[in-house]
Amino acid sequence: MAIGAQDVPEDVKLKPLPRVRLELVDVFGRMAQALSFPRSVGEIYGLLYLAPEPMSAPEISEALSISKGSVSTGTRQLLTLGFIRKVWLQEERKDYFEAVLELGNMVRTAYNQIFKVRAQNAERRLADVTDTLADEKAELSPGEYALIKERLARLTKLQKRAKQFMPLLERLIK
Amino acid sequence: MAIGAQDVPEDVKLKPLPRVRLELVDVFGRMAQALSFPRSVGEIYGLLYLAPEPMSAPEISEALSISKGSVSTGTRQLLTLGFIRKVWLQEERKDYFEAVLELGNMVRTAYNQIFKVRAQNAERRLADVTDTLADEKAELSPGEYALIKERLARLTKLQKRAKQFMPLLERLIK
DNA sequence: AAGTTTGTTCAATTTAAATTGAACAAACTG
DNA sequence: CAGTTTGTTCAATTTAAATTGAACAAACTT
Repeated sequence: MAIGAQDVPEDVKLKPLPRVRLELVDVFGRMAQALSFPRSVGEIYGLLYLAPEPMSAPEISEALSISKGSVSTGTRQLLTLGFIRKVWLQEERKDYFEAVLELGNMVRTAYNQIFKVRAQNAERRLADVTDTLADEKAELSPGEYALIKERLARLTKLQKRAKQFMPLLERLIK
Repeated sequence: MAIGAQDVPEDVKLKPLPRVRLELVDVFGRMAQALSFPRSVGEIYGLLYLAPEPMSAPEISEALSISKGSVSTGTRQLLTLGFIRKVWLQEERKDYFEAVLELGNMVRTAYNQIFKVRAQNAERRLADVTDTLADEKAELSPGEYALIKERLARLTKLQKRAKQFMPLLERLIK
């Protein structure tokens, strides 16, 4: 068993992080929050971004003082987004992680996984609302029907413009 | 005092909303959440977007079953973002609100207020981290110093590219 | 004047999301 | 084999954010 806190194996190095690294952890943590990701996910990425070597899950847990569980779910999210990758270190049983430095890839993947999906959802939902209007036509006064129809048409138009726009954006961020 | 629930004045009409309107309220509520705004803010906008006439705060409160306080803070946010405007109805003491339908404006304002500010913050913070690295140079091994410097330079470069990009984006969404 | 109604603010509460920590399976070690 | 260590999952807890509701001021009515 361990000397210090809980049950950290001895081979997890305790060398404290230089201040630069702590600061970048914080920067990415806040940035993640601003983009409505869990703070810990950003912190993990920030930690790995300035790591001289790939880090294992227990090391990450130690360095950021977050639980095994959070590291597990956090690294999973980052892996599926393409922000980090697994590295197979010779002879090692543990998983090691390193940051993907080509941020262009990251942005593209994140764009596809998040923005694009949301745009599609919005499109579908708007179509549903338009259907509902059709169903409900009889129950609405002609004036109200006309007004709602016009405004939904506006939204649909906007949504179509946004859609046309997307391929352009996609090319730009490539 | 009122008959029904709490203390809703009698002149707040109770005519229930058509289903289309309820659905759009929901659509905008969810959209707001996805953009990490309070759901209620989206709902208010969704309500006003299909309103045949401007609505007062008490009416909004009634229609969406949210408190006066939430309506007050929600409308304030929407006003400052330019998503809704106040309408002065003749002889009326109450404030009335209507949705700004020109969504182009909305997007532009939101972009300026949110995205741009965040980009500036990120820029400043990254500069701070770079300063810290300079301060800490003596305490780091030459190898680690070089590595961190190179990676921060990468981030700075990316950030500059993003910045160059912004005016283009700005013109596109106008 | 006293009584309404509107709208803001803020402390208290509720709600939703992130985080922990315990239970477990898998892969190894002595 | 029994004992570690790693990593996942999920129920319980913590934390952060949104929402409520009460207190208040301002503008009106009777």
